Amino acid sequence: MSSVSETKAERIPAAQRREQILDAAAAVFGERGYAGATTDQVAQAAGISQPYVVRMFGSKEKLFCELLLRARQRLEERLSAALARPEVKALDKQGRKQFLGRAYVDLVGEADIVLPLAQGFLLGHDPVIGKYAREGFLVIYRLLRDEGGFTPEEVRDFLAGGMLINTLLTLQMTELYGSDETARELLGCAFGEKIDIVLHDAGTAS
Amino acid sequence: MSSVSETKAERIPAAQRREQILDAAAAVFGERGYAGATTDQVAQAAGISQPYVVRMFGSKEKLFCELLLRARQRLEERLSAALARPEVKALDKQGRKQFLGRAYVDLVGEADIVLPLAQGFLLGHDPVIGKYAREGFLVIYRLLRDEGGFTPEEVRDFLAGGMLINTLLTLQMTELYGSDETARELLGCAFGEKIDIVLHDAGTAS
DNA sequence: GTCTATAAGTGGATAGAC
DNA sequence: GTCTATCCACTTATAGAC
Repeated sequence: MSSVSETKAERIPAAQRREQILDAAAAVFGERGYAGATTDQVAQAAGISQPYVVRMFGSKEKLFCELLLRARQRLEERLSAALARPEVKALDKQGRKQFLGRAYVDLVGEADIVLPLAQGFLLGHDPVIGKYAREGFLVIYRLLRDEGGFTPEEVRDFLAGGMLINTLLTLQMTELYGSDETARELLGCAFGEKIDIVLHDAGTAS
Repeated sequence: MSSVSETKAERIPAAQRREQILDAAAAVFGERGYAGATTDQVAQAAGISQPYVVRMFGSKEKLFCELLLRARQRLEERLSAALARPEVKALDKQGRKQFLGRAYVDLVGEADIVLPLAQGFLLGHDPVIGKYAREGFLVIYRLLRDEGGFTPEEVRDFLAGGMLINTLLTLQMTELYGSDETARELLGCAFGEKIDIVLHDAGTAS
């Protein structure tokens, strides 16, 4: 394990550092949103200096776009891979839908893909990021419809469930799981048996 | 009608001014989010000076909380009133659900209630606003469950649909209705016959 | 590849006049 | 009830050293 107290970051290849920053950025932007997060917070989370973050990506906006792109790609891969699996292909529609739903919840637990996406969806007003986010959303819609063989209404319902999950996460409703009965009921029926995944903030290991 | 070019706002009662500011804030925060919006933008939208906005509400944060509270109350009233109507009570569950869905879309068209709420749901990390937003969400959940007589799963599905609508709005997906076939399909099946409501930004009349 | 120093700009909030 | 002036903190981005 790396020491926590080092004041200068070790010298590592740019490509690797890039990934580290993207991971850190996913966590920070995912929690605080684009406007609410600072490049300095990202830098601290990544263990480097703020100017280096900016230098690596050119600007805060470009960093966020990279993040959105990466998150979208991972989501695409995941859904695509799930739909391509033989056991899944063998299921009926209803079964495939449920399987996809669980795959989405899995994604939530593994890395900070979902949160940055959710934050991006709020930025429709931004000329650059908004365009990006809309396109990404539509890519996922088409993937589900075409590769999944679902009707528009079915895709809509699936997306709707995803948006509820996103909302509960960004709201940090999980904080109330232990103390509020209503929250527990809602979370339970939104996340199903996979509820445990979201119940503890998993510290991101490097 | 009031002249647009006046450089000083006319002297009006504080209570009335308050409402104006809240209306303006709903539009600005709804579009740009809490962190992304400035008190100066709110002030300009309301036709007054930036310090006056701050003075009236104490701080940006308090203004936003007021906004959230007001939005929540209006949503509550609306849903509650809809559920209390005799024609609605006479409907079966499925019918009530559909009616509520349309009532929600109506709300989108009438005033800026939905957008600020949606933006608030992204602020779970904020100690003050997050608490507020979570509570509001749960209030609506309970209202639907108890006054509507729905099961948790039914309420979940209703809320999910609402979150999809929120997302499409904050994404400004409606911008693509005219130019992108996929977007048209998605919007069509998310908003149903009420799609017209969201297709033109209605300028807020005073 | 990474940092320190810092410029330049923005935004929330306060003070006090009218 | 409303404004002008202004302070101060914060944030992004640049320059240049190591």
